[in-house]
Amino acid sequence: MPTPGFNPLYQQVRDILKERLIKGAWKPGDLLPSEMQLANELKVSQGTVRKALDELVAQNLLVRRQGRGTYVSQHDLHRSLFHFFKLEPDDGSRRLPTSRVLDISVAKVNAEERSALKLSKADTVIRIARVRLVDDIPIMYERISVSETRFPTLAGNGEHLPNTLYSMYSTDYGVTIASAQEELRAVAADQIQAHHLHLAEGAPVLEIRRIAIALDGNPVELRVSHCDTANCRYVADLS
Amino acid sequence: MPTPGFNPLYQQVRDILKERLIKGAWKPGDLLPSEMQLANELKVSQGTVRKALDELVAQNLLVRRQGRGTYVSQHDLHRSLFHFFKLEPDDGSRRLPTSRVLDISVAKVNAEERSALKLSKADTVIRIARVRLVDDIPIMYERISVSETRFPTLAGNGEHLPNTLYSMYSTDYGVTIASAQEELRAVAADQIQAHHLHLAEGAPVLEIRRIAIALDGNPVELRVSHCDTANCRYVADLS
DNA sequence: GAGTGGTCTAGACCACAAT
DNA sequence: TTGTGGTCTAGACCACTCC
Repeated sequence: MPTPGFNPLYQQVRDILKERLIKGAWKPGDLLPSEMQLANELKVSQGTVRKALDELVAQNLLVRRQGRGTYVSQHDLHRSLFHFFKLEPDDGSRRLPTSRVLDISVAKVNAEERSALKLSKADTVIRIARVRLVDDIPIMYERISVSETRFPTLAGNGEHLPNTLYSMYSTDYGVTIASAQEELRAVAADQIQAHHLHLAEGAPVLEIRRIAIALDGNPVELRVSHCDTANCRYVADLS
Repeated sequence: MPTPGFNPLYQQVRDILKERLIKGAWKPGDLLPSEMQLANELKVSQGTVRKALDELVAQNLLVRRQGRGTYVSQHDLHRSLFHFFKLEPDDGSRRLPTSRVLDISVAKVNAEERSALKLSKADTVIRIARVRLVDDIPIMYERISVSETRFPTLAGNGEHLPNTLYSMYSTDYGVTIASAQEELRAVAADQIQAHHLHLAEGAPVLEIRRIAIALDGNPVELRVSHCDTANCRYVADLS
């Protein structure tokens, strides 16, 4: 007995719940109402709510814990490490590198930032440059750009930025990074990259150009990394 | 009213069906029995079969067509192009490159092949070297190794190999490639790579080291590619 | 019209966590 | 003991394909 609507009920339920997540009705770590409560509220059966939740769990937006309830995902360290950080030392250890911030500045968008972050000509961005190190050895030089409008006070943090920026986006600005697209190339290190990576100018480095997408589907961060892959590699699983 | 077993019923059903796929009881393109038929045969409800099929569909092993039935996936060109070929021209066009075979040989395994393909010291491998081109411009130099035992007559095909090897593995040898793991690095082109890619020796090239995994979980192909990323890029979606 | 997958429901029971 | 998610079932109806 579907009420109104054209799409399958469980998809409508999925979209309603996702909307609430985007609006911040529930925050990371929060406990959702039980399946029966949601079913009663939305006038559908528990099985339909379950199927909607299934999809959100598959998208890593929710986590189920048997006997306890369904929670909003916390994307903290584990996710930063295993989901968004694909560079892995050759010895196979999966450590998150430390980072040293080199510079934070505010500027008008350039063409690349404009198109990547879908900004307008007049917008300003915050740019962060940092080096990331494993065992005190520099392995990547990163340049990060975000909209100043979306992250207003970020530049004011001085150089006291957390190692995992995505956690901060979530806790301080309510912006959850849900996915990302990366483009990789092999390029010759320029003078700056070479300097920070302790390499010769022109040495081959792995360039990673990442656009991070928020829950609502909007791009919120452009990150261009140059990596020394002498002792580490980028891993991708195709399945 | 579960019959025997400890795992959830639908997982047992999923494993049984997967076993049959691995054994080749159904070949790519075949129509599976209907959900009701499978349910009756396995003494479970239709909903349980459905949940098992759901997982196999999610793994891209099966395809459902409403009103027609459930089919074994055909991994042909579409999959080769969109699933296993992550190199994309800068203009965004998604064309599968052509290939020119340079050499096929048979040899004792080397250390890398042994560990990647889980072979023993005495095994032999077939090695293929080829160049792949887009618009007649060479973009990657590939070296491919497979066990001669698993692909006995492959070397005899002379240089008449299809562009998409995975289709051939499936149709000629019953080996379905289900997933792959890739490791990427930026390296300096050696003399051979530079020659085939029309680059200067030492130019930065993207090295992709891929191990392809068959349906049964065994590694069956090692492929090391060196790519000129001047006009194309490796794309990865993190989600 | 017959057969297939797709959706939705309702109810039973199990496994687990908290109290 | 209570409440949660996890599994399993049975039956109804819909949407699509084919004959």
